[in-house]
Amino acid sequence: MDFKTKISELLHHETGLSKDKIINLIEIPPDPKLGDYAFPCFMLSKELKKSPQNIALELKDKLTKLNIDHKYFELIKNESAYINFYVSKTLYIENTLKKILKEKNEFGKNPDSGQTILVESPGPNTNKPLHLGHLRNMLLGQSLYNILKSQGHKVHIVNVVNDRGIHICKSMLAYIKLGKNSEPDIKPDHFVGNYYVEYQKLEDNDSEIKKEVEEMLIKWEHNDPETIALWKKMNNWALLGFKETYNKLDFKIDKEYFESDTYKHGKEIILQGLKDKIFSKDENENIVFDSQDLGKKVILRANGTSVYITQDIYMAWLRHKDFDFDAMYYVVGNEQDYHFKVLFQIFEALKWKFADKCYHFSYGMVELPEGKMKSREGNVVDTDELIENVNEIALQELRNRYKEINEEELKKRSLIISLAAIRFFFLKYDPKKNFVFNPKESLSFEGETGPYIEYSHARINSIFKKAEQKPESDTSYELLAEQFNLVKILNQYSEVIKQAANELKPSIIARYLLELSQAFNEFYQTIPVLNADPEYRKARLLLIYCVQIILNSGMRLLNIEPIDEM
RNA sequence: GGGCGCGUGGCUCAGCCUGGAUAGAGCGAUCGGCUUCGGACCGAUAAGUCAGGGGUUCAAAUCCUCUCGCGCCCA
Repeated sequence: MDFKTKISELLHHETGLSKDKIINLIEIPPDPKLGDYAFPCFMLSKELKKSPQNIALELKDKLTKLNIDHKYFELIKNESAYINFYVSKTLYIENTLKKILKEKNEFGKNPDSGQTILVESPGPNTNKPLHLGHLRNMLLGQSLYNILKSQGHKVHIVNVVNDRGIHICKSMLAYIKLGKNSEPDIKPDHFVGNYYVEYQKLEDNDSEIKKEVEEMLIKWEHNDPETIALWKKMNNWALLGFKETYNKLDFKIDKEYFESDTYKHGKEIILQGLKDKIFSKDENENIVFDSQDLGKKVILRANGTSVYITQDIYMAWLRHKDFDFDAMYYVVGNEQDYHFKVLFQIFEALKWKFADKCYHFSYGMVELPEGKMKSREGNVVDTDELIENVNEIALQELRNRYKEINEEELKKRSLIISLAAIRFFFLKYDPKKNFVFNPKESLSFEGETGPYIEYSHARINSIFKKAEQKPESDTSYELLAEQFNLVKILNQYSEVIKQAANELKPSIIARYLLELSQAFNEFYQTIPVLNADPEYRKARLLLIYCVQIILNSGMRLLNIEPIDEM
């Protein structure tokens, strides 16, 4: 039985409060001197018409007179309005470490829930390569995937490829004018993206070109063979390039939906909705959805052409048909908050049974120190470039440090370290908040970074390489009393995962990994493991082994590959 | 014009949903730590009107409200 439950039993008996309520109220004191758990008595004050301080004192006296089993608590005190519980350290340490050693990577995770969950990410446009916004999207999507999976759900990543429309035609037109049928001599999505930037320059010199783009879009919509052939060619280049980036990031998509396949659908749904009076027509004959709190929104133009939301409606329906999901999270930037509010209200108006199972996982924009990224103006930080730059810095760092290690091994390590740095940097922030990506500061390998976590992991690994001794659960747990705080942090891991899953915040795991690493490094600095007396050595090896298990497990939830040697 | 979000040491952030015991980190600054397991590390010091006003409460960074500043969306 765990300690909180034990406390709830004791207090339930004395106060009559329900055990669940007590467990909810129990807090962890800000200072370990105040015990390991504390129960605040403020809320009993009104009912008992006594000061919370007196209630705490009286309750504490009652509890200590009970002559309770000292197996669980070595001390119960009271400090102002709190009852403070001091757990039996040895028992706590033994319980925690044995559980981690037994469950290993499964510690804190849940068995099969029977739920199917979709995560939509990253939704690229085929006219330009993936930038930092997409990178944040993918890293969040991927981590969400891992976290939801750890809770026992069956998770699929689905993608929507925006492969048609006026912006796609722009890079096509520039290619016709400037590309002269050339084949990509660089990464193909960058090749396509360059023509998108070139188009903008053309337009700046001659605004007449807009008409040409519009004509091209009409040709595309009428299946003009030449236009379609070019479109296919360039889209394939873009998709090929994306695939390469996905692979670098180990980003696995289960199913892709193409806008070019879905954009004509959805009309039937809208027209049926019009008949059912769910939708109406505005003064210009557009079909609109009229929401009380969000205003009118056009969902099908008078000329019968669809707008963005038209196909979103269809695609949700299609995905539900494909996966029969229990939840779907759209990983999409917060600039589309309004769009999704309307979309979900439409699902409800249509009385679709999955209407309340769709969520917008809204994340903040990535900004540069000089302001917002604008792909039209070409001032974007590109995902591939970023990975390459960070990798180069990491490699240089490794070369300086380890002159005797061969280049091939260094390259292997630098890739892991640089990806850890990037992933951790993007995931340590609250997803919903905007953040500024400052290339200089963001590439740091010291302090609250991925490499810091990796370093802690590698240190433990290094000890075991020299130890020639395996961790065993048969050890003297009382010898770890000084490391009680570190064990407490280990024990928190299962609650941390749960919280991260409930709040959909990978950042909670990132913060936790920092806390654990800090506690471990502090221990490492002052307490010898290999050179300690045999009994201590044995106990401490078990302790750091458990730290490694948790570091490993947490890193994997963020898709960071644990490294054995830095 | 309407809606949504954000504002916490010099900088970057955590804490806010679910109010509670001295507001926590990292970077930067200053000082210190390798005869012991990896210094991408550890310790210490300085630095905060929690944007501002009002309210609710025994108690507010946290809840409500207004104002200001920044960002995004809709028209």
